Amino acid sequence: MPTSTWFRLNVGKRERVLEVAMREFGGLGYSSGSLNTIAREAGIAKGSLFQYFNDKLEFFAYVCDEVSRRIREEMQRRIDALDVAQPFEGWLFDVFCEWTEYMAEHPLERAMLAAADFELDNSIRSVVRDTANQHYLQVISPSLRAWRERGGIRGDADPDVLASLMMMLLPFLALAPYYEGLDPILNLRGRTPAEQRPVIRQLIAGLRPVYAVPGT
Amino acid sequence: MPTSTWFRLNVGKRERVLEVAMREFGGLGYSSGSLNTIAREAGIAKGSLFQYFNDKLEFFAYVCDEVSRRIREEMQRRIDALDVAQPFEGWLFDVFCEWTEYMAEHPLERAMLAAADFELDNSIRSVVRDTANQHYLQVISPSLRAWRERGGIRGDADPDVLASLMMMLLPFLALAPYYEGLDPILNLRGRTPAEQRPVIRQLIAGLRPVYAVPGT
Amino acid sequence: MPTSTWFRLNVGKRERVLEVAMREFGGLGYSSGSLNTIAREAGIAKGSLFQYFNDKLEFFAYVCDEVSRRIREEMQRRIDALDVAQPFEGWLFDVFCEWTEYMAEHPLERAMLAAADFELDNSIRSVVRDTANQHYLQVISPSLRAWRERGGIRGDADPDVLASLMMMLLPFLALAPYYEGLDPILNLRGRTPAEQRPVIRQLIAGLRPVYAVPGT
Amino acid sequence: MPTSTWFRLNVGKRERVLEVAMREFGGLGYSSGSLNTIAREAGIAKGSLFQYFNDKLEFFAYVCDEVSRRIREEMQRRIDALDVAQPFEGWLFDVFCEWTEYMAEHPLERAMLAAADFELDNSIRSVVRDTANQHYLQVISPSLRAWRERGGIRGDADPDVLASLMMMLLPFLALAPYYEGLDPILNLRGRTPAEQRPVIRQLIAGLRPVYAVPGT
DNA sequence: TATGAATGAGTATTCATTCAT
DNA sequence: CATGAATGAATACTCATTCAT
Repeated sequence: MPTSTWFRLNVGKRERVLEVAMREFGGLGYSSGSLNTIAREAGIAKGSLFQYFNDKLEFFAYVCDEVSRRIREEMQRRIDALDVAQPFEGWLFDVFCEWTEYMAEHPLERAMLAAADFELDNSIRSVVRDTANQHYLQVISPSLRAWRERGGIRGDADPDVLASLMMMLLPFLALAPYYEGLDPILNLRGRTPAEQRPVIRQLIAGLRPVYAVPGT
Repeated sequence: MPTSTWFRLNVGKRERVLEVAMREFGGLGYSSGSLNTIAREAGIAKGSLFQYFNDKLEFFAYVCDEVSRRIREEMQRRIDALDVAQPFEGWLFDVFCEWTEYMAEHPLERAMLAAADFELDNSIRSVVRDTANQHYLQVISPSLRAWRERGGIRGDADPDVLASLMMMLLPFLALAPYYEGLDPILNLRGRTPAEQRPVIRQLIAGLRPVYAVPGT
Repeated sequence: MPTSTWFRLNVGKRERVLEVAMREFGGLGYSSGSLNTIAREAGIAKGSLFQYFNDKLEFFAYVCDEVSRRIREEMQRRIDALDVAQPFEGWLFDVFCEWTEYMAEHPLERAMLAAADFELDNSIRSVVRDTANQHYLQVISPSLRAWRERGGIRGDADPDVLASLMMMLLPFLALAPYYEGLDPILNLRGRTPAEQRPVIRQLIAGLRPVYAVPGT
Repeated sequence: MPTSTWFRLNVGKRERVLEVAMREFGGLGYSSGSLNTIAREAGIAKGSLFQYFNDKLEFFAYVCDEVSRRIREEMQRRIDALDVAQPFEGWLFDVFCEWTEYMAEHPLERAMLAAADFELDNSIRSVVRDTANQHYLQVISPSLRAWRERGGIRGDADPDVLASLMMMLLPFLALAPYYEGLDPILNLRGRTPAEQRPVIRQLIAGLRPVYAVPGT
């Protein structure tokens, strides 16, 4: 959706603009994020932004897409590296740990995830969330299916409910340590990745019956 | 936190201001919601708002609190009227149905719930979410404890995980039918309360093992 | 100029309003000083101020007058207590020291002096300065005349120039220690009364020929 | 301190904005001077002012600096043109006359001088007065030193006291004819430059012993 | 293709004053 | 006589977007 001009830009400038935009939009969200600020901090002219993108929303959507893609690729890589010989529960724990570690190490990506998740306006949200969700599902769904076929998950588990559960838990785990009021019970707020691990264990253990093969 | 002036106002005006504010803040959120607009639509002078509240945040926080209180009271009332002689699963279904019906019938309250849930700014979020969470927990926690003691929930279920699950499911069910991108799997978006019921059933069924007493 | 209502007020309230007003107007000047703030901090209704004074300017003028009167009375008292058997130069030093000490001990009066001195608007200034000047002159002029007749001042000194000099030096000495940029040469800014004394000596010594009787 | 945009502006517009600002700030001072008014009267958009200056204080400070510089340059030129073969007293008279004439002919500069001199707020005053004082001193100090070395001033005169006297007399002479309550004794208020001259003579004569070489 | 000046409606908030109670 | 609610114009400042260069 960016103009052709954007893609003809040299990589350094493109990366700089993108990083500044992630910081600005990630910190303030779509409507409060300022194009003036982004242009200033990226060291480009205000007008140039409009040579690269037709308007603010297109710019925001592009940044969101880019971030979703990065998160997805990196997580795909990490998940592919995990041990699938272990039981499902251990694998799930590893996935959640990789996820929370990634989020801890990538504050800009995490902030953009929040900016998209916390967007109130439906017309903006719809532009932004759908592609993000596709990215997530393309990682989650095949994995769950594989585990199912391998017999790591109880046969009568509803795959849609499992996937929905994942779609709720992932942003929760990603953001609860950094945003107020998301988790008044387990107290993830302010915890380091290491300190989050016992909570992740507790969650997985509590949900075990949902997926666990009976009798194992 | 509002000024004494606010509470001395005649009820009609207070209600009018509150309703307009719910619509404005609920539709646009804290930062994009305009005090000018609220004053105009409520038919009062811009300056008057500042006789009632010291600043925008205090105003927003008040509206949130008020809405939380209303939701909580009404839900408490509805839940108290439910049949507790039935199994937990039936009761839970009833609760979720009451909840989604309430949300369908109260678009302003629902919108404010979203405005608070989708607030990105931590300093505003913290002002607003903590009290809301307290309200929710004061309804959820005692109910779960009672069911537990009554033996309606499996004895080894982790109460914190159950409560956290509820805290995730409630806003999900409330908002997913009205906000884009919240639910890419079960497709609640756009459904009427009646159409939401099968999805609720599916969710509860899928999660059954988490709470169900084995062998029942 | 205040209404009769003001004078019928009990002394405590009157004093409280006056003190708060001195602090507010003294700190912010006429135009930036806020009647809302004064009313709030004095614990009276906003409307009441307008029962006591017809408008803001009348209020400000009253406070200025009151302060001028207090300063004048106290300074008259202090000057009357000084030793007039000593040479004029010693007496003058004593007067300036009394003055700077009084100003150090009475920050509210000093601030109001500044508020009146620094007022830019002629229409307000004229209301406020003339009476203040009368107060000053009624202390300065008779003293100078007496010293002249007693032969403590050289006979050919121009009394108007002497008085004008006093009228410049008094606010300068009063305010230079507390306001930026008034004294870039002698560096009174920030000095305690004790630290101001050598500067006062220097000033008087430097100006000695203006008044000193030749040959003494 | 203005932005680069300001300096890239065409001279005509810059001069227009500056003149309007001098009139507004000079008439009403920093805090009461309105940026809205300046923009409207200069025929530019409100937002444009903020392209030129980051905020109101920076704008005000710039105008003050500019005015100080102009006054200083013009006065330096005039003083350099004076006859230094005459006695000091005659030279001093000429300086004061040039000064008061300049002020009579340049109401905008005079008004800004007053706006800076009458500013109550220390944080603004300090920004504005220090540079102004430097300008004054750079004219006054070398002149006095030169006269001293040439023997035109009595050798035992305290140069700091002389300079301080000048720093008090200059604004006094500049503003007393135009501002109420500055001069209740010599009655400069309302006088034309020609009418001010006898008063200047009187002042200089009255202060003669301070500088005059004894026996001349 | 990049620039950056210009715009004008928008923001939250403050103010002195009025006047019905 | 005291109260305090109401007012609406005022404030500095920000914004996404346009467009001539």
